[in-house]
Amino acid sequence: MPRIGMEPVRRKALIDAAIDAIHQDGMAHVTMGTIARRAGVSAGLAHHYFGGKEKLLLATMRHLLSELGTEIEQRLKQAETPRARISAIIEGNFAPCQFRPAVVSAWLAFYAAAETEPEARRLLRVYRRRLESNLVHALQDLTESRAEAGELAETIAALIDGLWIRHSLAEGEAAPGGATRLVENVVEAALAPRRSGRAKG
Amino acid sequence: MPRIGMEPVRRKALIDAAIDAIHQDGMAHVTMGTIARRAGVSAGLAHHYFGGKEKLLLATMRHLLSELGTEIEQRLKQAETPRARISAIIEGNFAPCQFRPAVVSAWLAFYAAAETEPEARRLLRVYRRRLESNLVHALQDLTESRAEAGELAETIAALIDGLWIRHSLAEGEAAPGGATRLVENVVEAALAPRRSGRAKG
DNA sequence: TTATGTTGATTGACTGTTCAATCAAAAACC
DNA sequence: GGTTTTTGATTGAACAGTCAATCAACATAA
Repeated sequence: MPRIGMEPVRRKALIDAAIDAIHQDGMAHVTMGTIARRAGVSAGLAHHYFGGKEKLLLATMRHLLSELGTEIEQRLKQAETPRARISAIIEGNFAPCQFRPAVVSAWLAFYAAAETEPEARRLLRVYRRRLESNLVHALQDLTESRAEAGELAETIAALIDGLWIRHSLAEGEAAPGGATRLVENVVEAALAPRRSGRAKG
Repeated sequence: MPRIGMEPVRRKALIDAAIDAIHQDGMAHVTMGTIARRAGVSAGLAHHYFGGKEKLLLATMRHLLSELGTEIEQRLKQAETPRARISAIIEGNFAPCQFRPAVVSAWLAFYAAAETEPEARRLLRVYRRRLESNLVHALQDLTESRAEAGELAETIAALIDGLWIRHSLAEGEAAPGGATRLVENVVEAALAPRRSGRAKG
């Protein structure tokens, strides 16, 4: 069984398993054993590759952050106007692969964990700062003052976070499209006074 | 020392201790022992009054929900117009006693726990449904369609949740007033097309 | 042989929970 | 008023279970 070059394969399998395990058992009850079994390996191997439970969980978090970052960057590359950049960021945050129940659960768990785990807190802050920086930059050409851009950016960021949370509690399947539209509406309304008043899609 | 009539005193002390313990150690690491010690009693007593760890945590959650409900209802009673009712709900959600760091931590932890604990999930849904019902009802006189009222209510609710989360990660002390203003701005902008355009405070 | 991949057993610490015993106030009785 | 009984409050120790982490050992490929 032991073929060589297994390390990246196992790492990915363990991270994916961690996401699912957090979703199913909750961060408080998740164990190395269940994660490892779900990945089809022994608990010892998980320690071998990640060096401990906390490290594995942080690696999982980094994986999620990196995936989300990629999702946003891809859309940003294709956006040509500041307004399109805003939409790219919004849409990227609600990308279907990020909106999966297990992923949403994991995000929520990491937000909660960040309250007490310094490294998790740091990671989340870095991500948040970059998101806001992107938003403010794009908004600078669309608003009149830097303060206004900052406030709108904060509003958009909070709205995105809030819609994520609500999605996690939703009974039925709420489509990502619905969330996107709500945020776009807020952006349009906030920008309306300064524009010729184009109708929304 | 054993005076009688201690039960309500101990219950409250244990619930308060639970909130602080969750804030300091995180839901994943909190134990009956630390909660009890913080409340100045033995772990056995916590079991005696609450019947177990999960029950104590659920009681803590109910306490938080009830406190928030009171905060909102008080403000709703003094509101005379639909528009004022909206503001009452927003302000109630950001009431200072709810915006304390330990309370925000606990809320976040319960949101995460609700992902796997059915009773916590149920409680959160009840609370959320009532919040939205309040919002939709007040918005009915301010919007043109029931659908629009529903969407705006969802937006406001999500924004409130999101600002809470961001507050929990905030480095500096973000004032509740700032959060209130951001939500009010969104409400005003959404309602603007239908109004004579009164300036915001 | 050497390096990598992998497991299973083991351990030491910690946790939720139970329970018998203790102690003090209150109530009932004389 | 004093004595006895009852009841609520409270603890400390003990139990049973779980988990993260370690480690020695084994298998395979180069």
